[in-house]
Amino acid sequence: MDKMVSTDFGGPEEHISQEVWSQLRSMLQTELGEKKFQIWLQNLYVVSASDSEVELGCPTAFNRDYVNQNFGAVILRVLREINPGVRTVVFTFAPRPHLSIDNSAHVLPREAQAPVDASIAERLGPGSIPPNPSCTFRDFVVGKSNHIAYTAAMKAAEQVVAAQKPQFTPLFLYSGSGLGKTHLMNAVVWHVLRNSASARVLYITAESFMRRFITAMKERETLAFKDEMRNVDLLLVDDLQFIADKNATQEEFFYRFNELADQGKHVILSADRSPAQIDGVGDRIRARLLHGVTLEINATDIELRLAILERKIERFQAQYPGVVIGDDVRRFVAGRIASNIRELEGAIHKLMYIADTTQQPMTLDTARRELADVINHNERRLSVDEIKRTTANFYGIRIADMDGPRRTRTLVRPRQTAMYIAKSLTSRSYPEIGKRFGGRDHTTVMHAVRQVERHSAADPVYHEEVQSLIRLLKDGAPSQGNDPNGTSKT
DNA sequence: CTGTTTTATCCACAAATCG
DNA sequence: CGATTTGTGGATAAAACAG
Repeated sequence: MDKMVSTDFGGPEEHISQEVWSQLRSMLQTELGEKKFQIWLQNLYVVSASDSEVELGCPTAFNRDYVNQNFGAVILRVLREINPGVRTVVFTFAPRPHLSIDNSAHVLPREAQAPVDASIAERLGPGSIPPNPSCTFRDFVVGKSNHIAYTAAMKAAEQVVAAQKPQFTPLFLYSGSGLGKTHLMNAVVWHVLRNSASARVLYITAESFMRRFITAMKERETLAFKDEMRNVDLLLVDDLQFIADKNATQEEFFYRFNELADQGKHVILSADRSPAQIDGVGDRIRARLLHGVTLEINATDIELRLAILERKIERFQAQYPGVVIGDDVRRFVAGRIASNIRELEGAIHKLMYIADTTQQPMTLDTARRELADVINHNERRLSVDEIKRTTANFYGIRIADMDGPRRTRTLVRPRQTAMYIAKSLTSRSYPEIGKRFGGRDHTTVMHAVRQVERHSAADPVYHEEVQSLIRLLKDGAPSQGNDPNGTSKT
């Protein structure tokens, strides 16, 4: 277990650092995924390593900062798994000799961001998500799709700071994934923590709420758990849709929620759907949610995306001048990556990084090549309803017959096919699918799945039918959001 | 059309998995 | 631990089929 590092000689230390590094690399690779690893961590190397401190070299200044900010914590954690003695990990910018990056003007060390100073951390409730320092109101790019939500969040934050009661509780924000609700939640947390000396904040995901609740129950510590909830001035819960269908957790959550709301505390919730659309939520609870304000963050339009890119690039250039991302490239990125801001940022980061390492202006060709995988990977979230509709259409039957009781071949075949597709393309369970097909039994769905498997194994024609149906669904009649063309052209 | 076979469906219940 | 999901075997009645 312990590789003792005698610092008497350079020899053994050198050896050990290499060993540690290769171990670290493979662990990081699995932890972060191949892609991220290749982009950001591929070219790191060990500068020095002692028992308590590891120094990693990065090929560019930007690379150093990015890795420090985004992966620092993970890397430290992994290092500790290897050698628990490690206290700190340092990233340095040590250009390879042959790569002359000569903007020697100033490679500013840009204040290695303070890891949340103590007084602030104290007022974060236990189990809170540490707020991401780069998600503040100032960093939020406001456009017409999100300015209402932005204003509301801002207002709520200010009210908490001023210790005013909310006009409406809860504030419910919803939008598809990656459109900025988490950013807004973060911004509220920051704003409150920084501008108020006393306000206590609890910021958690619905998932972790549930997890904690369950373990508390298991260990009979529900009292402590409840106390944690009681003493906050502002409660933020992210991804509320996770506790749909989880009855016990739901009850507990809304009990806490009501308690806070009755005391005039602020509660901000987020989900990927509106309360009305989240199924598996009790009516009583839904009514309570709708009692507050419900705001949607709409899909981004291209101007907003351009503005976001603009800002990212500007900030980047302030620090690493010489990186050029042309207008054509910006429009390309903004046009192609429409669904998700996180992806948009990831893409531009990648391009900037490449531009920085090569010290060449980014060309449209390079951009297209480098982003190919991101662009093709247009995951579409399918609903059972959509599957039913499309399948019914495909076979020329009525959608009502999907739910109806009739069992004629011409109806049963499409119905079973739809069930099968629903099972394989969504994460719904058998009972859930059955419910959505006119309240059928879950074993009926299982039977349907087996039938389809059997049939498509025996009959290539049918097999092809199913496959093309799946393709049709995946590419999708765009009911919401994806215009892969983005800019012009028809 | 009638008698038979096939099978889509539901039910009761058990085992496995999840949060 | 309790809830939910995945399975099993069996019963029934609606379709499909054979004559």
